[in-house]
Amino acid sequence: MDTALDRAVRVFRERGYHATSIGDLTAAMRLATGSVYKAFRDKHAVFLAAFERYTTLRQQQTSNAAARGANGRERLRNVLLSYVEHSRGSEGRRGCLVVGSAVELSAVDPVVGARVNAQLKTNENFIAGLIREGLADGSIPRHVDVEDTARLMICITQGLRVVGKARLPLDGERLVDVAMKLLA
Amino acid sequence: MDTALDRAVRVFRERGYHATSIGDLTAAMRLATGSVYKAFRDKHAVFLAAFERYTTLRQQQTSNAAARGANGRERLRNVLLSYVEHSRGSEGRRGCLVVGSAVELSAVDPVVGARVNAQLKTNENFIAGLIREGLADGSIPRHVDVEDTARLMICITQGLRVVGKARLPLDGERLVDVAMKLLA
DNA sequence: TTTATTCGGGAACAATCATTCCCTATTATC
DNA sequence: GATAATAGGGAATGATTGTTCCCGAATAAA
Repeated sequence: MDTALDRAVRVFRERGYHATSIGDLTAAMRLATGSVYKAFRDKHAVFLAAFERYTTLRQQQTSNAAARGANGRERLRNVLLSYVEHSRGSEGRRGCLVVGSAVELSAVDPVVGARVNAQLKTNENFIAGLIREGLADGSIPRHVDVEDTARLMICITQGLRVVGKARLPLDGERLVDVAMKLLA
Repeated sequence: MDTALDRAVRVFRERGYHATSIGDLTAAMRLATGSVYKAFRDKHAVFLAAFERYTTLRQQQTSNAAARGANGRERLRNVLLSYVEHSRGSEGRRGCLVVGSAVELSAVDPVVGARVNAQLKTNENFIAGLIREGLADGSIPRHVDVEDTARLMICITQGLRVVGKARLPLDGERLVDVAMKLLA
């Protein structure tokens, strides 16, 4: 069942919510129509489950990226690098469910809107935490503002997904080197 | 006719392409179904026309913002500020057609994908031009890399629209002050 | 072995979609 | 002033959508 949900995630990422018919879903999930409606109330419920699965998986991936860093600054750098890598190439073209949901559904679907909002805040808090770690261990200068820098970095990460979906080439090392100036 | 197209722009910005029925379009444009199909070949053609109208209008707005600046650095700062203002509040919730198209259509619609890609490059070139002006007039330090900085700033602007659509509050002065560190 | 019960599959359904067709005014042409 | 041409409006159409219903196989209970 979780593997079916993973396939649903993939379809929703590629095509978005409205362009994904339940025919597309059943084909991708390798389930019949009836079976999908036995497991989920409706298409909206499938999407919500896919959204949750996607965000928990992504959370793990960025946490792992952060873990490979000796201090706050390095952990933050690794997170940014991880974001660029996920926004590049075929994975980037596949898209981000959070960005997709924000753009396509946030304004018209209050339930999805609330989840997107919560997820962005979670991500922002995670980055803010890394900045605070850097302030504490001395790898980030004292005068850096935590909230403002974290919010701008969220903008960068979300923007990376948009630009990656549009197939502009992204060079991780170079972009991150520029972005790290925000911690000067 | 142009005023009808403006209304179409608004609907597409708010709901995206797939969630906008031609019933929504006719209601917004105040035209009957037949009239829409006399003016445009199909729904896709309406969207393309709306997209072009939106981008030319936005181009003008950011050009005007840039014009109110004494040197390259100030012009760039005004452009960023303008982007934040357009990503805030009700205008921000309305969304950006370029970001929306990139996320919803870029991967599945080659025609729209090409236009989105071209528009992003145009925006990037505009920003790169401002950076070069700043390098020439001395308001931006010599060691700033034009291409990398411009690409990251495009990520910031696109990310602002995503975050604004998700209704996170954006403080223009503070965010731009942080972003201007990229020109250090 | 026989009988319930659950589970997956797919045909049938109603609603909605984009699109076409035709009718009616209004304007332009002769 | 009569007629052709155009522009706009809305009903009809066929395809596609999300959803429900029912059937058959497999498993569990008796």
